Amino acid sequence: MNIGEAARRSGVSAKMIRYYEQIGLIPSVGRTESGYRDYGASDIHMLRFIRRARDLGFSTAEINELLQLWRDRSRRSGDVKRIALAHITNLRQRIAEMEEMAAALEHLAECCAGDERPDCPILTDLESPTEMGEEARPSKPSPRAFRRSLQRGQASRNTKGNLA
Amino acid sequence: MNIGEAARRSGVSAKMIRYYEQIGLIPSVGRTESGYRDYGASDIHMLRFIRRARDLGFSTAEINELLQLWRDRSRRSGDVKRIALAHITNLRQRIAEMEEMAAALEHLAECCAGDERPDCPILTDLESPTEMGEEARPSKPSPRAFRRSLQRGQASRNTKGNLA
DNA sequence: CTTGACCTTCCAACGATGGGAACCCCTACA
DNA sequence: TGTAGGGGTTCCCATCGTTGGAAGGTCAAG
Repeated sequence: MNIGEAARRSGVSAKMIRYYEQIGLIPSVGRTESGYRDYGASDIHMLRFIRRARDLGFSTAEINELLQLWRDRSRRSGDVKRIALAHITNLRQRIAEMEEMAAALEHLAECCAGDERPDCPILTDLESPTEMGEEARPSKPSPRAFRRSLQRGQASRNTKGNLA
Repeated sequence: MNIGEAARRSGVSAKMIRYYEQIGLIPSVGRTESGYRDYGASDIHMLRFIRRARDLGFSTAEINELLQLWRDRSRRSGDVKRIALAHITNLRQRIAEMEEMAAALEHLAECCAGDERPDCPILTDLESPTEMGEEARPSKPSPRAFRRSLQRGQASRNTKGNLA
């Protein structure tokens, strides 16, 4: 089946299927005489696996590891669990950061009249933050730096963005 | 004071200060005879405002609006509050998505022995997800599409990435 | 006068995804 | 058999916020 059909059946867009092939997340698939990619049932199965992992928030690097474990019938479930737990930790940390932001903003918004008058505790806080609890300690390495560190998998500096 | 000092005092890196100037978030600042950017106390104040807004998770487009309101002494606090509330809604939605992911993964991880044996409910779920609750309904426009829609401010298609 | 720390501009990268151009291919229909 | 259309193909560009680095100019202290 061609890439459009594969996309429809797997829930992964044709663009993304080509991208996954390019970065080596999925192996190169066979071609028809005219150069069309040709997918089989097992390819769809793999694409659905990827789709589900993406929906659970795994990065492509993590999905790569999960795929290898999936294919390895002598895998240790501990290895899979370790990846999952690390990802959960990431999620929980990001949730906590965003929760802090939301809580701080909700507090400020409650204090803001939200009418015609210019006085606004939100702007006052932005101007010079009142540290009334947990949010935005400068001692922490800063949420933004952390977010970057989350994205920055150990992906090496190769020009084409390949995995490993 | 030069850009390095401004960066130290505001908590915004020199790189980012130049970037903010480039996209028009902050106005072009004066230069010394030798071409060095020269910052004053009010510039630092503005940079700290930006820094705080970033720490609260506002996008640059939103910060742009907030800065304009900050400068406008006849602003309506309702306009500020509206921006804040919209951002809170974004945060809460993203938190909810990530919470779903984390909850689903925690459930799977609990069911996984995590030992030497290859059997793993996490991989089994990725292979063919068991819909046992809320997570990953295909009826929802998909969390990834939503995340993209969050980033995609109404920023127009100009080559240099300027703000309006 | 040299050295090192600073500044300048410009280019590229990250991650995951979409848009679009230019071009080739396949099928159905007149 | 010609053609229209809806696929496929590759390649480049954009997003968003931030950092890294190269090549070169400047400044202050030794």
